[in-house]
Amino acid sequence: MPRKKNPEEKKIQILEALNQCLHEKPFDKTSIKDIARVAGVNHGLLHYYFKNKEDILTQYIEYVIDHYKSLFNDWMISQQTQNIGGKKLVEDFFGFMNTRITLNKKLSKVFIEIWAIAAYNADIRTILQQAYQEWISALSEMLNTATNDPAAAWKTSAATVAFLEGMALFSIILTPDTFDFNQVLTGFQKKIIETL
Amino acid sequence: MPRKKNPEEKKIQILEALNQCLHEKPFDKTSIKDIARVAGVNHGLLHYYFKNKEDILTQYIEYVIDHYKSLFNDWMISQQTQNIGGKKLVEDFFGFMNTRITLNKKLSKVFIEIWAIAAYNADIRTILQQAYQEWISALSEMLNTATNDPAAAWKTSAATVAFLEGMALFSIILTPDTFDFNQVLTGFQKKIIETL
Amino acid sequence: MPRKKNPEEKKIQILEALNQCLHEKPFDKTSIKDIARVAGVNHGLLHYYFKNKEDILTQYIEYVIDHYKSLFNDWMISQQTQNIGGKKLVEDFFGFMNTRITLNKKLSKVFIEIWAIAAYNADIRTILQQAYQEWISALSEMLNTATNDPAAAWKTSAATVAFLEGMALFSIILTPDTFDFNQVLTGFQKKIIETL
Amino acid sequence: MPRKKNPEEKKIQILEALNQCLHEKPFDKTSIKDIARVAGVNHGLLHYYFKNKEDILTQYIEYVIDHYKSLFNDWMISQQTQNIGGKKLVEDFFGFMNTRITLNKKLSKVFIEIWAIAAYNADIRTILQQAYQEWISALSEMLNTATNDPAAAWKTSAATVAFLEGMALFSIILTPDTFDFNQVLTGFQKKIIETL
DNA sequence: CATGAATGAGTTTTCATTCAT
DNA sequence: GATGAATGAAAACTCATTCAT
Repeated sequence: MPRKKNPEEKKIQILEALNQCLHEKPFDKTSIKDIARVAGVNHGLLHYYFKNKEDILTQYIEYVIDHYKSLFNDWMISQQTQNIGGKKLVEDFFGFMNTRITLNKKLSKVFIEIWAIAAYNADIRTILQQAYQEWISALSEMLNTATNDPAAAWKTSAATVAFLEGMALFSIILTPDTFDFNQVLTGFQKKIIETL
Repeated sequence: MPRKKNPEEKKIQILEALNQCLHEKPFDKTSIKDIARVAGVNHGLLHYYFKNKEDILTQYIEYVIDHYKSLFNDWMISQQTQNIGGKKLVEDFFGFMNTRITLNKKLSKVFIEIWAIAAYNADIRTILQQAYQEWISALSEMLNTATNDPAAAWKTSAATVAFLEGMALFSIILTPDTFDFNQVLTGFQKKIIETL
Repeated sequence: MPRKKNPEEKKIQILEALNQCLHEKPFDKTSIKDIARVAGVNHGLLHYYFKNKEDILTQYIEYVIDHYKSLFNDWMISQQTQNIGGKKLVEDFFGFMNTRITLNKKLSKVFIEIWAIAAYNADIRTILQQAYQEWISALSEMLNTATNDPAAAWKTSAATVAFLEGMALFSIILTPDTFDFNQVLTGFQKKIIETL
Repeated sequence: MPRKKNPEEKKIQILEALNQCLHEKPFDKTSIKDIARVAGVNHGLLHYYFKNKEDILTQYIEYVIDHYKSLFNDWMISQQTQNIGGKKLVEDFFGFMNTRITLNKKLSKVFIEIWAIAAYNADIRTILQQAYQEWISALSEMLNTATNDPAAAWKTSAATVAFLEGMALFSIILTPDTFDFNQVLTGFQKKIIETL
């Protein structure tokens, strides 16, 4: 039996606290003490586990991206065991994305914040770049099972991911009464599938 | 010749200085003194022309949006005099958007920052909402000259604007060597025009 | 016919504006622009008519004290023409003081502020000192018409003025529901007159 | 021996520093850094122990009033053990007040400042109100041991406290060479005792 | 005289970071 | 590991004062 918590667990506790905080305030307006309060730990400890405030942010972003990569991978594995391919696979993928990622408002809000940070911070940008490339590639492969045109599949995939991110943005910025996000999302995705 | 500058000119000088600053640092890391230094005026003057720092931001965002609305309107007027309609109009519009807006990197970077601010600030969000609604409506009307199906046109328009914003994001976050923005943009737009 | 207002009038207009301001905020929280706004003049003008902010204060205090000295002198003259003396004179004097000075809440509030300024400012203190000495002497002379004991009259006068100032303080600090200022004032004054 | 000072001690250290400062400058001209310098602590620490500058002031005023209430209570207890009553008790009380309170110039100066703050600040005023009511009531009870006329005792008490505050004011504003405070004080108090 | 833009010193406040216990 | 007092840099904001027009 472990006598003390795994130090990684405490770090995760802190990163989850930052996640909570980012639902309320942007990172720059979130103080170390805010995060510590939500995490239920002493603020001095954050400097024990992390080099400085920016280090918390970097590790948080890696943590968030890893989390959603896992989600994605788990879904992929479940699909592969079912041996689905072609248009049906893409369709299922869109369904998964819509509910778990694109229209997950808490996640989208945090991601808009991450975009803005990445726009000014090359390290964060690098992390994001890799994630988007992996995501586009994964979708591209799926599309390719239906088209057998890798170059076209990649372009469609890139455009689709751009569209999804635009919709994630709109789900936060625009109001549902003037914009039925779900209808626009699924309508467009249907067209994409048709053109395969 | 006017002996004293129009006070509006000085405000614009300050807002342009903020614009410069936002190419380097996010708004939260931009101090009043930073803006004053770039504007070449005393920092106290910023408090003479603006109520507080947030007021500078709000007026800046209104200024930026107005600026691009004007660009857009000027383009619209130039098109109307040419009496163009249908697919050709939409095609020209995409050309205009791509070069002047979506792939205008300085603009896109600033807009990502504005998105993040809007995500946490309802007043800013309201300003953005109206701008996006106008933009979507304008495109929708253009599409409708080709389709005569207002509901479908609106959905396509909304999806297209989402796609453009996603591409603007990618132009900042991703690197051109892994992602040929222009090709993805034009490729997708071609498909949209085909489906009209 | 004078072509322009007497400059003294404009100064008085400014001093009256400060008086208004002091009903709302202490002098230190009253800005030059506040005073200018209430006076209905440009704030730059205050530096034309007065050396600096403290000069406005000094001249204001002199103005207030002169104003109440005039009030007092006018009353004195009206009494002398009636050839009243002794206890009746003192009684009338108290009546005058109570209504015009001690229970004049706006005046008392301003005076508490002046006391605090004088406590830290020797110049202002000198002005106040002279005013209190004149006041005590004047009352002392009145009392002496009844007692013919100058030393005793002076002491009673000094104590009475102290009492009146204490009552002015209480009229501002305490609430009428727990303290009937008028009753305490007149009750005590009656005793003083009895002991003459 | 405690390894770390009681945090209350540090607060008192800061409040005492403010007390020192108020002997030199009014509260509004006393900066947080001034107080910190006198207290011998870092200025940031003042914001650790107090919410803001006004909070320091409020706690300071409560501290001063509590301090003098304690002085008063200690004196009361020492009197009760001696079982003194009637005129002798009142006489002793005046002696105590004169030396410890009314003619304590440092205290009086600070109190004039507090009056001025209270004149514009309802919270501070409430604190002062209670203190004066307690003071008047305590004196009233003492007077009543000699008179057995509660209503008259209360009025005399209120007037006497007003007189004492007026004398405290004069001890700061007027100069001893023109005004023998002690003589006026004791002379008047003697008359009060005679009328009991 | 009158205006109001411009200056810059000074103030409160926040907060990441350090470190003794 | 954990705590919370202490530090000091930097920020927004205020405002008396100056001065060109």
